[in-house]
Amino acid sequence: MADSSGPPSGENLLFLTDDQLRKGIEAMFFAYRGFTADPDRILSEKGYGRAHHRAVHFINRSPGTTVNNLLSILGVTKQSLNRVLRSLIEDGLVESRIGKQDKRERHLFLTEAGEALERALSDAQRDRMRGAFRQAGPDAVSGFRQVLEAMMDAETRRHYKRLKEGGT
Amino acid sequence: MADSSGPPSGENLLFLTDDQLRKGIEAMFFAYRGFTADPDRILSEKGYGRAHHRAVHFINRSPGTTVNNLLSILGVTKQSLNRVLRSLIEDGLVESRIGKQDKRERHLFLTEAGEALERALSDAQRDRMRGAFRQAGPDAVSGFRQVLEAMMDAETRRHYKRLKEGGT
DNA sequence: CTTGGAATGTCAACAAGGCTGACATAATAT
DNA sequence: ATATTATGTCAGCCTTGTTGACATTCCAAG
Repeated sequence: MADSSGPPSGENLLFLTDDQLRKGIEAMFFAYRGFTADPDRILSEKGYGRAHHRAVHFINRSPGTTVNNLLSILGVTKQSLNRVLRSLIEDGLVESRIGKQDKRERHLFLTEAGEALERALSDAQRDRMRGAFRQAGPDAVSGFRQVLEAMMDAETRRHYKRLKEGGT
Repeated sequence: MADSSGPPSGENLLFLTDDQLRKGIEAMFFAYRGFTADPDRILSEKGYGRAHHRAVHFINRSPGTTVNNLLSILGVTKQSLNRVLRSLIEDGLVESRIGKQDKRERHLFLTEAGEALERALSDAQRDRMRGAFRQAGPDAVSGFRQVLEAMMDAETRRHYKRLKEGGT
């Protein structure tokens, strides 16, 4: 159970004690609350929720993405996603275009209003992230990303890395 | 909007570009899913949810804590928490003892069954965290924690630090 | 001793956002 | 021709959050 079973075998493995792990767990819990707090405020003003934020974020990230693709990134059922997409389309934030090659597919795009909402949400979230990054410094940020990446499911990590290539 | 407005003023501030921030945002989203995946599986087998996990975690962390204290840590309404606590008490996982000094207060403790569930949940979650920590290494873990701490709300960070002191 | 307020519990109602299952439609693939 | 895929939709259920109202118990101040 604990890591107190064996000797540290040469390396310093104190960062793997149950206590260190518990701190990491609590840090994740508390930090995620901060991470979502600012967008949540904006969203609730407009009658949306976190699910709308996610949809808008990934449509903005990959304009023209299909519903199926979005489903596999978000990891929810099509019924859940559809409820969210329907309201976004009705409110004129998202446009759904029938595919040219495969007419079964719908390609999703943000309208100008959708882009405005996305910008408001990501500005708020980036401000928080920027403050944390600046405070912690570049080396800490690198470690932060390394740990988070290692915490993902293998399949999720594929999505993350595919998206990551877009930048840099 | 972007950090491309001014020169990096001597330091290397490339880690604060919008693109780096976006990657951090997506890493948080994807990693949090992995972070909760293992406990979620155990919980759903037993008919519980994430809210039960949180309650059990923090009662284990601070045995004898009051309902009010738990409320301020979890950041939910008493009605939400009460629903969760009631089911845990009914199922014999949590014991609620009337306070000795102040008999209005209820002090919460895990029963043996409650401790067993807590152990199952935290073992699963620690395994994931340990794997990520080991893969990333001690310096990365330090950075991970620095960034997460800086991302919390000020009030939340107080709770986090108070809890943190318990260990070390 | 009375009264105000704090801590807690509980009831009702509601909403978001997950889920499953079933079914419909259109278009592509075999 | 038939099977499969992509999508949408309806109905219903669950968890977990919310608000508002009200009861109880008890400490503490007047």
